[in-house]
Amino acid sequence: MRLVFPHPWNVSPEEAAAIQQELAQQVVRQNAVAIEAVRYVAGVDVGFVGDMARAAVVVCEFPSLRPAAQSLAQVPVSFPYIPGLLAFREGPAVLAALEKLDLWPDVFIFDAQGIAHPRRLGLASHMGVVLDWPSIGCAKSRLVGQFTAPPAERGAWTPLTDGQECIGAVVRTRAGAEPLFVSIGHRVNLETAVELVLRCTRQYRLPETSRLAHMLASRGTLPSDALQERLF
DNA sequence: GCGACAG
DNA sequence: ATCTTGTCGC
Repeated sequence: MRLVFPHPWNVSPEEAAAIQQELAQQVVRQNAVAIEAVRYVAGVDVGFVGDMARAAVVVCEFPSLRPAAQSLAQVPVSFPYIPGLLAFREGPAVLAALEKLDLWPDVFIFDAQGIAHPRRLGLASHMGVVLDWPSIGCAKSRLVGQFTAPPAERGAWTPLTDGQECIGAVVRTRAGAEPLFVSIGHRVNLETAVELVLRCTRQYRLPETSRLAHMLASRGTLPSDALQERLF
């Protein structure tokens, strides 16, 4: 794993925001992901155990969505939770988990925002830029932006805007359930991001990749029945 | 000053 | 994020 844009993580909130402003200029919103060519998609999530941040990555084959690899890493928490600065709290753990990953995916889906962020550099975009790898932001709630609720049917979506700029999509991944906030992470355009998130989602609100990564991050292990689909 | 605020 | 089972509602 090579960091294209390495930078210090042990910084003050002010320095963190300054770093985001610089890295935000490196985000590529143009698409570099042909869905037909995607073979592996990875879900990334972070959980907390006492004062340790535990990052989990689960790579699934696409479009079957069968788990193909996983990795876990635990690092001491060294930054508080501050809206807009999540990457400085979870980023180090994520990078540690990616360091151990032995099956690199074509694209990462994060449980966080991409460019739908005050400085257009949410955790998904931040990781995408430092790794210079395709990434998508897929959060369960809004950080910034305005929107009108999308129709109740699965697949429906409305734009998430900030002033005149479209910063993401509010996507209904499951009929009747609360929508997800999808945004460009890095090297994936919004249309492709929305399509990929929908194609990674089955009967639940969250993409299978995110669900598995969440289970792994919070419980430390994947339920055997989740892996039953003959995988690792 | 007041309210909002990914995980 | 985390503390936590059953329960109210569509």
